[in-house]
Amino acid sequence: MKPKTSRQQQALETKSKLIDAALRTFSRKGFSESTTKDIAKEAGVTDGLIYHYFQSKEELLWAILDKYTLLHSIRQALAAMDKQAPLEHNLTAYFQALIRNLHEQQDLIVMCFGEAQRIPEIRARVEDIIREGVELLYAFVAPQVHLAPQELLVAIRNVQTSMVFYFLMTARFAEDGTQSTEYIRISVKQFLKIVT
Amino acid sequence: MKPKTSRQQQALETKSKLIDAALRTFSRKGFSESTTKDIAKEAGVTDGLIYHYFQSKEELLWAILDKYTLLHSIRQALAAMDKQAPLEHNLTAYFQALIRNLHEQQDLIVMCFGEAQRIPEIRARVEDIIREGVELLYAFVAPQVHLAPQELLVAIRNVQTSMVFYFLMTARFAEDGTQSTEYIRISVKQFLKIVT
Amino acid sequence: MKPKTSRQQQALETKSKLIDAALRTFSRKGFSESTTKDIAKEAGVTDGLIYHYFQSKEELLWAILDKYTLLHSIRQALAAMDKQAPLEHNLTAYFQALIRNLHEQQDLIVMCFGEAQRIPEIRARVEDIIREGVELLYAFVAPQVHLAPQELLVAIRNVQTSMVFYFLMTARFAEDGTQSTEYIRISVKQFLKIVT
Amino acid sequence: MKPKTSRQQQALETKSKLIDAALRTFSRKGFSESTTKDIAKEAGVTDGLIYHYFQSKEELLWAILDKYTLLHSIRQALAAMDKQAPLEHNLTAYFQALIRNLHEQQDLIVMCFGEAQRIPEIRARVEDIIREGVELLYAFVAPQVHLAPQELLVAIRNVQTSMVFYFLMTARFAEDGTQSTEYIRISVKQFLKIVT
DNA sequence: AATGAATGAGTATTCATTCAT
DNA sequence: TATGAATGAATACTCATTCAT
Repeated sequence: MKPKTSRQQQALETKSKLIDAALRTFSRKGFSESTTKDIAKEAGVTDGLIYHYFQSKEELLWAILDKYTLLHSIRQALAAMDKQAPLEHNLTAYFQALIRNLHEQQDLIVMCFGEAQRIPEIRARVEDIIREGVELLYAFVAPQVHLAPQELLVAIRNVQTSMVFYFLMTARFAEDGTQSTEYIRISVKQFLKIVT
Repeated sequence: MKPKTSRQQQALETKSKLIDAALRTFSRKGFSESTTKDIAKEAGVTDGLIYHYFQSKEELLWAILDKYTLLHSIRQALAAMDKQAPLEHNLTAYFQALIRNLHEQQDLIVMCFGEAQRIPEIRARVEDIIREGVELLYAFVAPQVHLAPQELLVAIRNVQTSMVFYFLMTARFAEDGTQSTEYIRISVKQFLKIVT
Repeated sequence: MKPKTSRQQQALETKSKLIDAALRTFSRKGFSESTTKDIAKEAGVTDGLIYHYFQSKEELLWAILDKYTLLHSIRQALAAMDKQAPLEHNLTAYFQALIRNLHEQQDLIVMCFGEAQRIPEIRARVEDIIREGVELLYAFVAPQVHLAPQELLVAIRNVQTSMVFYFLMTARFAEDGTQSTEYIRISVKQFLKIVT
Repeated sequence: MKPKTSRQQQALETKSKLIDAALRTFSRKGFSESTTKDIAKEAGVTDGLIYHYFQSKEELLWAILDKYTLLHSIRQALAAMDKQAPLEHNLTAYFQALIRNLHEQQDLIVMCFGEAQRIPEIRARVEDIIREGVELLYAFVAPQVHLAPQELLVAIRNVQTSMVFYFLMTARFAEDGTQSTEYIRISVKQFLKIVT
């Protein structure tokens, strides 16, 4: 860890600012409809500067994916769980963490789902996240239930994807979290019916 | 029913050809990345002709939504069901019809999900389809099970959206339908666990 | 004079209708901004028909110039004058006829002046009209006044061009003719001061 | 007065160059027939640059009107006059200045008259110029003559508009100024007959 | 004579990218 | 590091013109 001069420090901050501005812009308008001018304006810098830090507009996309991952706080949520507590309690906590995480990373989620059909690398990334999300929850739940692995994987995948869907289409436009709470309660209950 | 002269007939066919070409193009490259040149080429006509039939590229989008609906064959599948048959049998048939329908309308589905985050009208259309899909299945299933309405609605919504998700991310790239068959079998089984 | 069949007759009428529609359209929007679609619509026919009667959009312009001349009613006005009447009376009548004529041929005037700077043939036409107008009035006035020919020509040219200018910029937008009457009275008075 | 860096200075020059190029082009071909490519070529820059400085081709038109005014040198001519000198002398000097001014601003004049019938803002501008031109000369002449104000206004308006007309149709194509000198001499003489 | 579908070159405008300062 | 002027290829859309019916 070499200490950074303030010049280097500021450069890193500018680069970071650009990545965040690009994420917000891509999320709002989609990649193709976002112009580099839009992004520069959103970041509060001038047009040309993007090309000082990135080779192209597309590279900003990869930089976003490098900078952010969806699974960090999910891993945290799982790590923080008390395996002795009832499964229902833990699942509720987990799904709450998932929805909270989706809200926090809303721009990233929206952008990824918006571009997934068009940009193979984004689709691959979405698949990776889903797969890893399934594996993480599987590792936690499997020891506690009796269900054929394949069936448990389907159950986990289904509940998680429908929750993402629910977030994208409904929850992210809701003003309070009340609806989500109820949705989670029912989903957990039904998930438990399947796995136990 | 006025009889069409062959001239009028051919004009209608050209218009239809343009709508289909636009759908394929939008589905493959997304709306913004599809050029009107692309679409004209795909339809086998010259650039300018698009504007003989449509006011703008965007209007092609609305024309696609006017021409196609996702729910037609779903309604057919439900209507064809024997209510005396076991629910499991009927649900399996229904989900098979759904997956088949998604395959047939692949371009429309892919385009709608690709644009839903960016174009409000498309998102509204997706929401409508989901809502109506849920209602159709609810009307069929509700009389045969004992479950609070709200919970049944969540169960139905979740199983259908996860199936759409599954289609978008996995099934549509699979060469045979074997995987889907197994996926449907498990999903039906788990859905029955919830509702009975 | 061969008698026309009704078919031939109708063809002539259609052609005439197109010329008039073109004149109105050119006058309103200018030549370049008028589309053949505009003209066809104004004439109440379909796009292609123009090319049955004319080789090009430009030919419609020449057809307009062929069909209409500005000087006809001016010649009439001059012919109808009583040479025994006082010059003031005759000049007043003449300028009234001129303004009336400009009103009647408003579209032609407006179009010609709008295009004169850009289309040499139109400018030539405008020059011709001015020259002939000057000559007509000169032939009438010259015998009645004592003024060097060159000076009389300038006086006549000036009074007529400023009247056209006045029409283009002011009179054609006025709802009643009151202003014009007063304007003519003063102009005649001042013209008489020059020539007598 | 902030000092401009050479960079800012050059940008201003480029913008100015574009306005002038647009004026020449509009004057020669008319607004509608002038392409942005034409203008860029005339200015010696590439197509896209126009849109770095202006929102649209139309905005170039307004920029031209902002940059240039017709009346500056007319005001100068009037200010420079010796009120003690005979009116005839002063009027001759004034009209010479007017014709000279029209020559210098030929492109602007030609463009304005070419577009006045089609573009209301241009017509309004032309009207303003005429009105102000009339008022300027009126203020100078009125104290020296005995004529009802309304009649003096008509006289001034007529002589000035016919002079503009003369310029547009004749003088601007003449190679030497001989004709104009004679034309001015006669016009002044006749104007004096009216006002004295 | 009349229709309107079809063509294709052309136009204003946009935008990712470069580069001199 | 940062600016923003400059480039030029690409794009949606227009329109005069042709032509089969």
